[in-house]
Amino acid sequence: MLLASVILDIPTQALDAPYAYAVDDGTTAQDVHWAEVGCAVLVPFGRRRAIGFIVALEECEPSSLPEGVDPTKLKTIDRVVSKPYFDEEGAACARYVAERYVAPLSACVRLFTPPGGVPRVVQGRNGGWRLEEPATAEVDDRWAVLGPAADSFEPRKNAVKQIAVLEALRKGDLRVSELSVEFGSVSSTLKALEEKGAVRIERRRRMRGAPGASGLAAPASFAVGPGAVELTVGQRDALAAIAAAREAGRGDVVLVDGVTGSGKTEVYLQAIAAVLAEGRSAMVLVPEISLTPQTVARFRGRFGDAVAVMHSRMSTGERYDQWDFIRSGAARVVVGARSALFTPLANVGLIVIDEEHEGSYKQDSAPRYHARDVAAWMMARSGGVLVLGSATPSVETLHACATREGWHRVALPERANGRPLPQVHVIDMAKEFHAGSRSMFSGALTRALEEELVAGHKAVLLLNQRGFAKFLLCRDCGFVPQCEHCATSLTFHEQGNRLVCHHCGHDEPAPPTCPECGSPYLKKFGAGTQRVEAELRALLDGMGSLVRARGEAGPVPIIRMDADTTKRKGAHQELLERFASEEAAVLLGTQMIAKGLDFDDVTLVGVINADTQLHLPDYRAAERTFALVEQVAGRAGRAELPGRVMVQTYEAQAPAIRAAAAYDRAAFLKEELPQRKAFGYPPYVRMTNILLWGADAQEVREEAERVHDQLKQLVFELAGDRWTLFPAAPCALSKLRNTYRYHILLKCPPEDDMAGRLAVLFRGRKAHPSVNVAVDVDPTDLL
DNA sequence: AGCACGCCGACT
DNA sequence: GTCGGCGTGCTC
Repeated sequence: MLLASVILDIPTQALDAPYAYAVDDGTTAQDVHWAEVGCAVLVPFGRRRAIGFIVALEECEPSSLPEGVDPTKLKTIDRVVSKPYFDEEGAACARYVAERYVAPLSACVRLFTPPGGVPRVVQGRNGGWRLEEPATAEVDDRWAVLGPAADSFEPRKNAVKQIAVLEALRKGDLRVSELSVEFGSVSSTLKALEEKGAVRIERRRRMRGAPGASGLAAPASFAVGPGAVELTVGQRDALAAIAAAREAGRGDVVLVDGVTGSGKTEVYLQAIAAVLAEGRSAMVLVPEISLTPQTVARFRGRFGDAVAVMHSRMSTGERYDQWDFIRSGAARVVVGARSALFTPLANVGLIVIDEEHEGSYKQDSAPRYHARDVAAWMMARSGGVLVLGSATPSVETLHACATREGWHRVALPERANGRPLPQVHVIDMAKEFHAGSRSMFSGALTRALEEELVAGHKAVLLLNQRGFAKFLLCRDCGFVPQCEHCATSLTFHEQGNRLVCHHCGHDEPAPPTCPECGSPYLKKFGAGTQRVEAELRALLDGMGSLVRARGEAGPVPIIRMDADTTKRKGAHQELLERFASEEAAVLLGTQMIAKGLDFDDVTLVGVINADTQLHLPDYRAAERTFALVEQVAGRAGRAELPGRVMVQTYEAQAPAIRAAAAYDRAAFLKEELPQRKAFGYPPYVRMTNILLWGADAQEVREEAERVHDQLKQLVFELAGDRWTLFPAAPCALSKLRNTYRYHILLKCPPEDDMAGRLAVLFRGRKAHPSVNVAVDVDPTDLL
């Protein structure tokens, strides 16, 4: 008999194990597919029905069922309700993610399900139930096509619409909707033509947001033509390393460690072309924010309609169509965010992770996986290649390249255009302050702005917002308005004079006087982009030489890019296009402008405040600062004009900043690594953070202490004093959206398997009714 | 998650 | 004497 291992689509710890079901031979008329691994199935469960996913199929004798399966209780799958969402490899991947990250198996299986969801069982009041299909599905267009009698049919002379429609269709098939736009209401016309056999109406699948509209067809061959692009030595080395890794077929990792502008994308494109030529397919992961139309265009330009795109800003319908397109086998390259890893792309021989150091590759809800690790596992399984690209690789990846077998690093030290990297000037803001300057723009930055703008060049100014948002502070009593739902101070917004919580969105009018002591001296601290924009405006308008140079053209435009101005769909793109079209202009923005913008005429990049918030429990603060400065520096002087970079900081002596200014990663690591080692941080230890949260502060604390005690016991038994367990403590963000948060940190040597051991405790443990527990393996932040 | 089984207080 | 509270246990 055929036995199916089914993971129920019920997200409960108690049910998070496979259940065995018999599979009937022969499918019923209602089944949409035969039973296969990856299919959603309707199964009897207790006295109700449930949806589950087949993760394994096995032929076995009824007399020798696998252990744990009681033959008297074995039931049969009712119906197969979907096509397969994943294959055996996908099922294995789900198991890997569940184990590696101590995550629920059902949540891991669900990573593979299509956008828009899966069928659900809806319980009726009278004990009945029905199956509900997801709302997102394929959509059809109605097309008008010339029929068999098109040539013989003679419309009457006065049937102008019929004549016009037939005329239009002779040039090619058209959607009924297109005809309606052109000729107004055409339904009766088409009906008449259809009756005469002159026109046929067909339904054809529509691809929402389809690339087909771009007019880019897939090239006949993916091979790179001779002399297409002159490669640098570094690019050739990188391609050679990738080719060697591909031939080795062991799932090797190649880190393409290339300065900004060194042509990493061209390396990816050629590496992909080689994999496609072998008949395999490729995935490209990109951080969500850099998944811009330009990025996609680059890949579509090379691989045409064989490219599928997946990211969160697409509508569910668009993503569903892309997913289905991938499943169909027609897509050969998938470009997308983290979650694209789990799309049904067959025979993947290469995964590229661009901007490998980006934090967004770690998922911040269950399963809390890191795309880099999952991709490495996938390539190790299939004998493909994982390519990691970055100008500022993460410390972990650099460490892995230095210590792990099969991890290779290739340096691309030069820009593809041979231009030198811009010089970086560090400006000590503390000195400026002591010299009497109260402006947020130093003298040096002001002079540089004036020179470049007068010359008709562009500038990019970055406001490092991490912990630098504007807030209110009472000068009399020191009161800072806090969010009533979160343990954070509220951010002051000039627009509408309001206080806003950036965690939960809570919004209230800013009080005119201190709500605590009534003092009128409520001061605004910090600088939001709005305030910087206002100061910058005043600064530029006060520059005599600039005003004279501009003459008729008027003031230099300032384009502000932050969460506020990019909220609208497509706003991001519009702002960048405006910046590009201006002669001289300043682009002012937050982190989002630090990467991916390539403008030839940007000659000055300024960082208003490079400092990171050091009191946050963030062992990566220095690494982030280093990366930020290096990334932003790469934005200047990309073409003919030389660029310069001005970094303003109150920590001018900080090693991360000094090293970044000198483009000296070795110096940074020489400082950073011993610190990590001494204080016990990755890559020298592995960490797991256990998070607990709930509505009642005391309950959360008590449960956290209980879990801590259990862990203490377990850790002692498993590892003696090899592992370090920290006491349960309130999170840095101790209250968020009205929930109270505690955490317990656990560290172990990098070679130990912590996840496997912890699973024993957390899977066996019965859930607390009102306190949630999450295990975060290899956390990227400890807030 | 849902739903039954099971053992103690206020009602037709 | 029953109806019903939600504590514990099970679902292939």
